[in-house]
Amino acid sequence: MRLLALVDCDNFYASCERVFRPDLKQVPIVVLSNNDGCVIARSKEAKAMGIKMGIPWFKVKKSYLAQGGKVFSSNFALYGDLSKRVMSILEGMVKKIEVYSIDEAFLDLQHVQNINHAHEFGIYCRNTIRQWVGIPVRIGIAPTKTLTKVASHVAKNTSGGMGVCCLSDQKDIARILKTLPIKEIWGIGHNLSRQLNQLGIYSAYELMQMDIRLIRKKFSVVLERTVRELRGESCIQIEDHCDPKKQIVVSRSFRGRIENLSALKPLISNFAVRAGEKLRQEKQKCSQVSVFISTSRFNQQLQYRGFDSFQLPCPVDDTRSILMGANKILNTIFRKGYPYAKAGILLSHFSHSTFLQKSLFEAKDQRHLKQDTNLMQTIDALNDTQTQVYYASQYPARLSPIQKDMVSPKYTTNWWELPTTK
DNA sequence: TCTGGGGTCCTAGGACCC
DNA sequence: TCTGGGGTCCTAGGACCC
Repeated sequence: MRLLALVDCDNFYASCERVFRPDLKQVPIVVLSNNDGCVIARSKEAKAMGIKMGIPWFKVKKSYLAQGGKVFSSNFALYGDLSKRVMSILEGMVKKIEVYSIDEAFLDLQHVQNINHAHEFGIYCRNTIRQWVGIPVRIGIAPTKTLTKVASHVAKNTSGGMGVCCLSDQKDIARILKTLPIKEIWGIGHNLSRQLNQLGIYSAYELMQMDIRLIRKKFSVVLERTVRELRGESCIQIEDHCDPKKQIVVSRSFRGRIENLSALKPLISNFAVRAGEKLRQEKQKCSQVSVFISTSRFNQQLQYRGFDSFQLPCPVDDTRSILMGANKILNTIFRKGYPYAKAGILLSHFSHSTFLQKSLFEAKDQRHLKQDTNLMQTIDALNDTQTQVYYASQYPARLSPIQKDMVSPKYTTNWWELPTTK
């Protein structure tokens, strides 16, 4: 039998914060989103205190801190670096691996003979990562991706299993699916869960028993795949190469509210500059730039969402052209008198840098379009070091509207923030 | 007072073609 | 006068993921 494994880091961001703070071993830890807005990660102890995922920080701050909890602003430089270390260990262990997110990877266990061997591999894998990086992981092993997710869920909720759960026996699988609510299944979100409940389907087992044709007809091929995967039929393959991105988004909520166009402009420019950098890292060019601005979802009285796109006459990766497009759109979608809470930029319609499609009406269309690869390479190289080159419209220079009050040091990615010992 | 950010895939429907 | 059928491509919107 072909077996797959899902390696999933426990409470990843909270665990990362703990790696260099052994004094926080038993202490509840939460990590906050940008602007210290929501709780986006919780240690086991914080979960036990009833802190919910995604809850606004201001709602729980007082009682959480009073009970001795520790809080961190998000430190993605640290999390990204520790993630790389975990993934590179896994890459050394198997031939085929899909890094699915910052804290998860699917492995193809083609080298594993049987389920006992798989379990041993899981334990070995877990111990190695724990020892070499200091991050605890749990491992779900099963014949399909969806079932590895189930196994990982079981591994999380049973303390005796050493964080490794193997699911290959049909009877075992059926027994577990009977107790698993459908909303816990990978691929079934809030909406599908509600719709299925209306049809009287509550457990994963009931879903698995449903008629495939009915699923396809009433829902979609996506849910059909999920059902087949629950039955042990592998439909979702391990993707061990990553496809080029199809869009790049840079967006942020603001700490306060912004009403003026003049205050919004430099922020949008900052997003555009960052998006341009990402685009060039991906070695892509885009021919569509979109901008959105919106008021708070939670402001019942005054709501407005502005969104529009600008088509560039040919694909570019020059920040100046992106800025030009972004600025034009911002002027058209901006409405006076609204307290804006969030904005962003979206680049799309990509083509690879080396296959450049020329416009038929080049001379006319491209008069205002700037594209200078050497200039962009130079600016990127300078910004990679201490030097910072800004575009005029970013004024005031990269002044961040983002607040991070409680961020830990970049222990592993900045020379000046290395951990020290006495 | 204060509510994250960045992605993917699928489908329906419209425009257009012969 | 009578006005079909089959296909592709694109986009917006909805659903999901971490």
